[in-house]
Amino acid sequence: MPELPEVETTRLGLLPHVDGKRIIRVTVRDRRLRWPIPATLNRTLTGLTVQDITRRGKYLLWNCRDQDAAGGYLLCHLGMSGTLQMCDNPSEIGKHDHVDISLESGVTIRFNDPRRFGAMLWISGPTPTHPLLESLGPEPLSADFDGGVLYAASRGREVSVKEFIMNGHVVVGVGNIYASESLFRAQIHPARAAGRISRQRYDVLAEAIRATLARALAAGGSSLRDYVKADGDLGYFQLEASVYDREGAPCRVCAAPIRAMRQGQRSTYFCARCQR
DNA sequence: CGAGAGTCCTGAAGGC
DNA sequence: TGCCTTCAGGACTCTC
Repeated sequence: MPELPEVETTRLGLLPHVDGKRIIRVTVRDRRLRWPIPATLNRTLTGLTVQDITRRGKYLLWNCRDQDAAGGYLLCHLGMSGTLQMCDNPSEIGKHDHVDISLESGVTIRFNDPRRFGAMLWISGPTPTHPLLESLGPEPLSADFDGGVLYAASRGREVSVKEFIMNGHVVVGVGNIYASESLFRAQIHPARAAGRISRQRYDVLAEAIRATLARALAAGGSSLRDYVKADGDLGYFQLEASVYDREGAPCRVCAAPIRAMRQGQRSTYFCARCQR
C-alpha cells in the first residue's frame, strides 16, 4: 500500500537508472489497470529520452522527450499494490507483470500490480496537464502547506477530520495509515468534524502530518505488507506505528488501549485518552 | 457544492 | 486440507 513516502522512495530509486536514458521498447502484457493502459504506449514512448521523473501527490510523472523536445509525460500511479522496479531478469515473466520499459542502457523497469488499482497513462505536450492532476491540494512537505491551508479548506465542513485530511483535494499524499498516525501525533480525535477545529490545532496537525511523512520518508518508505522498493529490496521498515493496526495494544504515551473504528469504509485507530 | 456509498481487484487470513 | 467469507486499501465516480 504505497503512501507518499513509498512513492517518493520509488522515484528516488528509479531516477539514477532512467535519467537521460532512451526508451527502446515498452512491452505491455496486460492493459487492465484502473483505466486501460493506452494501446499505443509502445509506439508513443519508443525513441524518447527520459528527462526526469517528478511526483505530484502519489502520481509519478516521467518527462519523456525527443531531440526537438516533443513528447509528454508518462503518468504512473501505484494504486495500493503496484511496484515499479528494476528488473534483473526481464525474460522471467511473473504474475501481474503488466509493463516493461526497456532502456537503451540495458536496464528494464517493470510495473507489477496484482490488484490493478494502479494507473499508467500518457499526457502529450509540454506540461503535465491532466484532469487527475487539476484540482489536487498542496504537497504536504512543501512550503505551500500549513495549518492555514487546512483551516481555510475546512470551514463549514461536517466531514470527520480524518476523512478530510485523506482527501487529495485538501492535501495530497495522506493515506489511511499516516492519517491515523498524524492525528495521534496532533492529539486530535479522528471523528471530530473538520469544520470545528481551531486554527491553532490545525497548525499542530499540519506539522504532525509533515513530521510523520518526513520520518517515514527518511526511513526509506514504509509498508506493513507487500511493498518493495525500486531496487527490489524489501521496503519494510520497522518504524513502529503509534496507533495503526494496534487495536487493544497499550498507547505508547498513556497505556490506554488503542481503539479501532470505521470511517468512510476505512479502519481508523486512535487513543481515546490522548486524542480529543 | 458537500456527504456518503459504491466500485474496481487479488491475496491473505480466519472460520468451520 | 480445503473451501468459503471477510477484509485490506486509493481514489475516482455516482447519487442524493
